[in-house]
Amino acid sequence: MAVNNFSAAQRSRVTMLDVAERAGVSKASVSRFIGDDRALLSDAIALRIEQAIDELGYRPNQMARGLKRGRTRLIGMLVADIRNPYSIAVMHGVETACRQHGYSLVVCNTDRDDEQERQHLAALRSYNIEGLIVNTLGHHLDQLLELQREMPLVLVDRKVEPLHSDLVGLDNPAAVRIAVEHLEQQGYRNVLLVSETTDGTSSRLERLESFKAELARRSGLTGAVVELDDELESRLQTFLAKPGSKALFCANGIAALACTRALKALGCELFNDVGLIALDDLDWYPLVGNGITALAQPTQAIGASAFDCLLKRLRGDTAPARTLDFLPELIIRGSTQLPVGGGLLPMAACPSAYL
Amino acid sequence: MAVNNFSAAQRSRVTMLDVAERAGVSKASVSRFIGDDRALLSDAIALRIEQAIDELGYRPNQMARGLKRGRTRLIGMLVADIRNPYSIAVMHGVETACRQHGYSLVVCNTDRDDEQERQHLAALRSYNIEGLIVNTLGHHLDQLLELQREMPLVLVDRKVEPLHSDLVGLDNPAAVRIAVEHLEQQGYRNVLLVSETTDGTSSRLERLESFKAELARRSGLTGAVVELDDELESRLQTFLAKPGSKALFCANGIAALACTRALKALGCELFNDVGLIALDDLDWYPLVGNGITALAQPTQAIGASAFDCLLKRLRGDTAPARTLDFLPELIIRGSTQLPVGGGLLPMAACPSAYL
DNA sequence: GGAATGACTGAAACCGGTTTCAGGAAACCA
DNA sequence: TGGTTTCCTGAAACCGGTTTCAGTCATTCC
Repeated sequence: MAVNNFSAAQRSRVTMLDVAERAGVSKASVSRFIGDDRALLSDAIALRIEQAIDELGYRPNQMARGLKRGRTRLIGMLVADIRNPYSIAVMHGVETACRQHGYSLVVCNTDRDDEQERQHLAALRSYNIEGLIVNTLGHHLDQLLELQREMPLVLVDRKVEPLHSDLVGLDNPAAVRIAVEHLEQQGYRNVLLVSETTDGTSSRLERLESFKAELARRSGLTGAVVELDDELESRLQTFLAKPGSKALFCANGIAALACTRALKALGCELFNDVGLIALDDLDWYPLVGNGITALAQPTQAIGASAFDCLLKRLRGDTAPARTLDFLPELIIRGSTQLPVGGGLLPMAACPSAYL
Repeated sequence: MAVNNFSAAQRSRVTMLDVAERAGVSKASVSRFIGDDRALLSDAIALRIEQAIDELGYRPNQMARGLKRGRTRLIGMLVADIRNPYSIAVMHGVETACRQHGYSLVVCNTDRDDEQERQHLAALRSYNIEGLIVNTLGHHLDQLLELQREMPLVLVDRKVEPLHSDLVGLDNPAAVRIAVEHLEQQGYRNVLLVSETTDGTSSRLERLESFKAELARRSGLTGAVVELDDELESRLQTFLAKPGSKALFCANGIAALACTRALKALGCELFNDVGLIALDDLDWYPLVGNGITALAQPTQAIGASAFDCLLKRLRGDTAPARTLDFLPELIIRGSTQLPVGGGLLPMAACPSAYL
C-alpha cells in the first residue's frame, strides 16, 4: 500500500554511522567531510566518503547538528496578522533572504491574540531558533526580553519600547509628509486620517503624531483623525458633510479596504466626492474607481534587511541597536485627482479608461 | 549594552541537568516530569521538580527531545506562491490547527521555482519534520517520494500523480458547474474561461475539463478558454467583439485580478460590457464595479483538514489515500447581473450604491 | 640516525534530552 | 517470617551528530 505506518518511529534513515561503516572510516571523518573541515581529510578518504554518501543517499540530520553546535539554521518570525498583505510581503522578503543564506523560517501568526503570542514564543524558544523577527504588539515583554538575552532579535514596523533591538520599518514622518504634501498640492483642504486602533503600536502612533504635526505646519489644511470601528460609515458621513475639498488618508491597507467599502456603502462616487491616499500599495488599488493613490512600502527590502540585521548580529556585530527607516514610493492614481470644480461638480472629469 | 554577542555560542540556557541538581533528583525523573510519565513519580519528587523548574525558568529543548524520540513537533508546508491569497488563507488554516495541537509550522515558499523547491525539500528533510503539506507543482518527484517514505504527506489543491497521498482541495467539477449554471441562469450565453497556464497543475486542468464538459451539456451556451499571458488584453478584446451577452469565468484570484485590470485598460464599463465570476473570494471583490461574483473556497477548513489528515496518519491511520473535496460557496454580486437589454444598452442598471 | 614537525585519523566525550534496566523500599501474601 | 509483587528512582546507554585529544605515520631537520 502506498500509505505507510508512521506512528511507530520507523525512522530507518541513513545515519552518519552507516556512511562511516560503508566508507570504512570513523564518524569523525564523515563529520569533517560534511562540515567545513574537508581540508583536513586526505583525498583518498574524502573520495570514499563522498561515494558512500552518494550510494546511501545520506543527508545529515540538522537537529542533531544543532544540538552540539548550537546552530539550527532556523529563524523565527512572529507576525501579528498573517492576512495583512504588508506582513505577507515582508515575510516573503525574509523568507527569500533566509533561503539564500541556508536558513529556514518558522512562521508564527498570533492573530493579534496575546495568548497565541505567548504560546508561539515558548515554542520558538524550545526550537533553539538562532534569531527572531518580531512584528507584533509585543505584550509578553518578559518572554521577549528572555529571548533577547539568548538570541538576536529584530523588530519590524513596530517598536517595542523596552526592547531596544534593531528596528526595520518605514520612515513614518517622511511618509506622512509626502502624503499630506501630495494632497495639499492636489488641492485638497480637509484631510481625515483613518487608522486602525493604535493600541500602543508605535508605527500607528508615529503616523498619527506626524499627521498632526504636518497639519500644524500647513496653514492651508485642516484635518481630523478617526480609528476604525463599527461607526466608520457614520463618521465618514459626518466628514463628507463638511464644506470644501476633502480627502481620506488611510494609514494602512486594512484602513483603505474599510474606507473604500464604507464609501461605497454610502453611495459615494469613487473618488469624486472625496479623495483618498493609502499607505501600502495593494494589487487591487488600480481597479477601484480610477485607481487609489498609494505610498508603497519597499516590503521586500524591509524583509531582506531585517534578516540582514539578524545575520550581522549572529556574526558577532555588537554595534548599538540600529534603526533602518525606509522611504515609501508615491504612486499617483485617480483617487487624488481633484475633479474640476473642487468636488462640487462630480462630472466626467475622470474618463473611465483612466489608470 | 543592550546588544549582546551571540556569535560565540554563549548558550547559557537552563538544562535538564540544572533542574535535576537543583531538585536533588536524577535527569530521568525530570524527564518523566516533563513527559507524559508524571504518574510514575511520587508527589514529593514531582513537587520538588516543579519548584526547581519554576525557579530556574526551565524550558525543555525540543531539538534534543526530537533527536531520541523522533518527534520534532514540526510540520513542513511547501507553498508554490506565498503571495497568492489562496495559499495564505490555507496556510492560516494549517497554522491554526498546528498550534492547537502543539505543532509548529515551517513554511517554505518556492516562488514557482524548481530549484527553490529542491532546496526547500532538502532542508525540510534535514529538520526531521513529522509531516509535510504540499501545494506546489511537484517536480522533483524523486525527493517527494523519498520524503513520502519517511513521513505522511498531504497534497493541497493539486494532485501530484504518482504520489497518491491524501488530497485536500476543491470539488472542481461542482465548482465549475455552479459557476456555469449561475452564468446561464443570469442570461449569459457566451463564456470565456480565463486560467493561469495549466502547466500540469491538476486543479487547473480539472477546472478546464469540467468547463468544457459543462458547455457540452448545455445547448444554450458557447464558450472558449484562454490562458493568462501578455496577450490577455487583445484576447479579451476579440472575445468582447462577439455578439450576445458575454461573461468571463476566472479560474482563480490571479486570473480575476488580471482580467479586471485588462478590462479596465480596454475601457470597459465594469461589468456592463461583460459579466465576470471568479473562483476564490478576495476582499476587494465587493469594491470593483458593482462587486465581483465569487465562488469562495472554504480555505480555513481546507487548511485545518490538511493538518487533520496528517495527524491521523501520524497516529497510525493506514487507510488508503483519501480525497477530500470541499464545496465552494456562491457569493452573488453585481458582476453577474446582466444589464437590462442584454448588455447592449449599458445604462444605469446598476446604481452605484449597489453591493 | 634520532628528534622534531606536520598531516591525518579515530576513540571517546559531549550536546540535552529519552528510555531501558536494575535495584531498593514498601506493600502484599501466605 | 520470608517471598513476591508493586512502586519509585537513578545509572547508563542512546539518539545523530560535533569536537577534543591523543596517536600513527611520513617528512623534515640537525
